[in-house]
Order: sequence, then C-alpha cells, then structure tokens
Amino acid sequence: MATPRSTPSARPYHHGDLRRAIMSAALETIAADGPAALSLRDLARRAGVSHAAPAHHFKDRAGLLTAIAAEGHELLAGALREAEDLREAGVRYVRFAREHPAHFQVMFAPQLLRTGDVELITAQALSDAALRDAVAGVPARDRGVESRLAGVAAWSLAHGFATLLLAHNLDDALGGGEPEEMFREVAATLFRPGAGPDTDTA
Amino acid sequence: MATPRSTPSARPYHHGDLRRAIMSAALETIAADGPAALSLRDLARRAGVSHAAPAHHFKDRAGLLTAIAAEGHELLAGALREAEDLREAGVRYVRFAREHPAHFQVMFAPQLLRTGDVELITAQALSDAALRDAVAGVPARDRGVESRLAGVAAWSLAHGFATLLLAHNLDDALGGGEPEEMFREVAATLFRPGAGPDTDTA
DNA sequence: CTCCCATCTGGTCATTGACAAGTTGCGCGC
DNA sequence: GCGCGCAACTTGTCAATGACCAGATGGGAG
Repeated sequence: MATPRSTPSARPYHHGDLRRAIMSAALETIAADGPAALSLRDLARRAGVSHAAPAHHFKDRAGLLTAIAAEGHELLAGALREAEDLREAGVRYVRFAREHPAHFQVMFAPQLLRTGDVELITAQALSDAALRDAVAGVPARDRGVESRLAGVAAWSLAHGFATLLLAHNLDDALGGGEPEEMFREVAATLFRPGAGPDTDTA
Repeated sequence: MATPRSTPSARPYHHGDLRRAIMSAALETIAADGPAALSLRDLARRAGVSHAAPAHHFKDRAGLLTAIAAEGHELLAGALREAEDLREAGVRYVRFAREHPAHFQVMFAPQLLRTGDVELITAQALSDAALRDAVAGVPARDRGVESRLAGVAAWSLAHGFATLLLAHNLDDALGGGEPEEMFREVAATLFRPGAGPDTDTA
C-alpha cells in the first residue's frame, strides 16, 4: 500500500509489492468469473506493469494458481484450528469457502496446479492435519465408526455443501438464509445420534 | 493427405456424425486434463475436420461445454431413476461421477456454461427432479428433519464425496478399495439411526 | 561509492477463439 | 429425376494470449 498507485503517472520502476497486487487482482477475477477467465496480461495491466512482469514472480499461469492454492490451504488450516468441535469445524469450512471463494476453487482444481510444488505440498499438509485433528476431536467412543470413515463423512459433507453453494446449486434451498446456519442444521440432522433420516434398508 | 482416417470409407465432405465425434474427443480431453485443457482447434484436428467446423455445431467453446453439461444431467437423471432408495441413489451419484468424470466436472462449473441455454435448463430440471424423488422416497416419518434439509444433506454428502474423489483427495483414505463401497459405508454411518458420530455438543 | 542481481521492460512467436465469406453436396419439392 | 435450398464444412483473417528472451533499471549490500 506504500506505492503511489493512486497516481497513475508517477509509477516507480519497482512496484513495491507486485506479487501481492497480482494475487489480489487474480483472486478478484477468479471469484467473479472463475479460473478460466484469468489472463496474466490483464492482471499485469491492472497492476500497471508490463505484460511479462508477473512471470518473474510466478513463472507461469500454473505457478500463480499454485501460489493461490497454497495460500488457501494456510488460511483454511488457520480457520479450522480455531474450531472447538467437529461441527464448528464444518461451519468454518463452509465459511472459508464463502469468504475465499477464489482460493477454495483453485485449491481443489489439481489440473490447474503444479501438484509437485513444495510450498503447495507443505500448505496442504497443514490443512490436512487441521482436518484430521478436527475429526480426532470427536470422542472416540464410536465403536463401529472408524475414524477414517468419520473423517471422510465429515469432509464430504462440508465440502459438498460448500461446493454446491459456490456453484449456486443451493440458492433455492437457502431461500435467503445464511448458508452457515443451514449447514449447522444439516450437520445437526446427520451427526446427532438417532436423528438421521433412516434409509429403511437395515 | 486425404486419408480416410480409420473410419469406414474415405472421409466424405460431410463427416457423418461430427457433433458426436467432437463431443467424444472433448470428453476424453476433459477427463484427462480438465476443461481448461480443451482446444476447439485440437478437437477439430482429431476429428479430421477444419478448425472452424466445431463452431457450426456448438457455436463456441461455451456452447460445447453447455451441450456436455446437458447430456450429463440427462445421464445422471437416468442413473438416479434406477435407484431404489436414497442410499443407493447416493451410490449411483458417486458411480456417475466416476464413469463420467468429464460430464460431472462440467455440469457443476457454471462459469464455463451458457446458463440460460434452454436445453441445459431442461436437462437440469430432469436431474433435479430425480434427486428430489430420491429424497422423497425416504419414509417421511422424519419428524424434525425437513425434507429440504434431508435433501441438502444427502446431496452435499454424495456431491462432496464425488468431488473429492475426482480431485484425488480420497486416494489415501481409499487405499485401493472401491469408492462406491466406501461411500456406502460412509452413508451407513451417517444415515442410520443412532449411529452417527456424536459431536457431543448437545 | 560501486557493483550485483532481483525486478521489471519491450519484443517476438506459436497457438487459440471468434468471426466472415465462400464451397460442397444431401435431400426435398416438384 | 432434377434443380435448388440449406445445412455442413472450408479457407482466411484478426486480436488476444502464454511463454520465452535479451536487455534496462535501480535498491541495497559490501
């Protein structure tokens, strides 16, 4: 923010924080129109630098998206760490998807990323661990319920809800209500003993 | 070279079923490398036609993806209709995602589609109805459980599982087992009265 | 003060999506 | 059985883009 970007004429040779500027612009575009709408040259224009400048910070398109994904995993890990129980972790998962839709989309689009990137893998390990801890926080008196299954169940539910939410597939069901509140209700119907809708198939 | 390709007889001016050929090639590419890797010109080359031929059938890139999404909704609706109960519908949802990964990805990527397209909307209505019917099939003796919530819960769980599966986020948890079987177990732990892992928060 | 090198510039090339205008030949009406 | 309309396909073109390269710039370490 220390750069005189508000005065377009007096642009110094060195941007100051181009990496952050490019990332922020990218997040805006992705949140609005998806990763496919990203143009490195457009980001450069918006940051007021030459068309090749972004490459120095991110190498290429995949590099930029990988950096975003890594940042997303760190943010998600931080959010999950603050949750007190599994249900709250789920709520925070959904909230994360709402507040950081661009990060969220990119994090789970491995086709767009450099999956071997060290920073990405490190960050993924963070959010993975946070997820695992959240599941492990549930009293392990779940006789038949393997922790592995419980983890997949909880993750699937939160991830599916968040994904459908961002794709506007829950707009009807929401009817204007707060998504997090609805997720809380949904989780309550499933994760409460003796209250799940029975499939009747024994 | 006016090679007859491998298809029967020399390649006539009229391809015969170019629309289907383009779609099939597109599905291959998307399944392998995602929608972002799609190139209309490459599809044309693979089909042995000129670079502008696809436009006549699909107008543009969004048109092709919209056609794929519509077909996907029809296929999904068909698959769900054959399910006998909600859990089986979930299994079929997951299986659909596995057998038609390209369709699945595109169906839930509204940013790539012409969301106003009539064929798409019609097909969406089909799969929506199939989903609703599957949920409605559950004995409505779910006092506290609104049908709306139960629907969102079931859809979220299946969709999240399928999405994470395709993004290779469940590879570890699966350990080589069949995804559908694991989903069946996951659903069993949640959708069986008194067996869900308790969050302990009242 | 000087020089190193991260940062940024300008240029280039192949590829792509979209559009425009022309060509081919199937099949329908007569 | 025959011409002709129209859908299917063609070639040509243009602006935009990602990636790469050599060079200019200037902040800061020594």
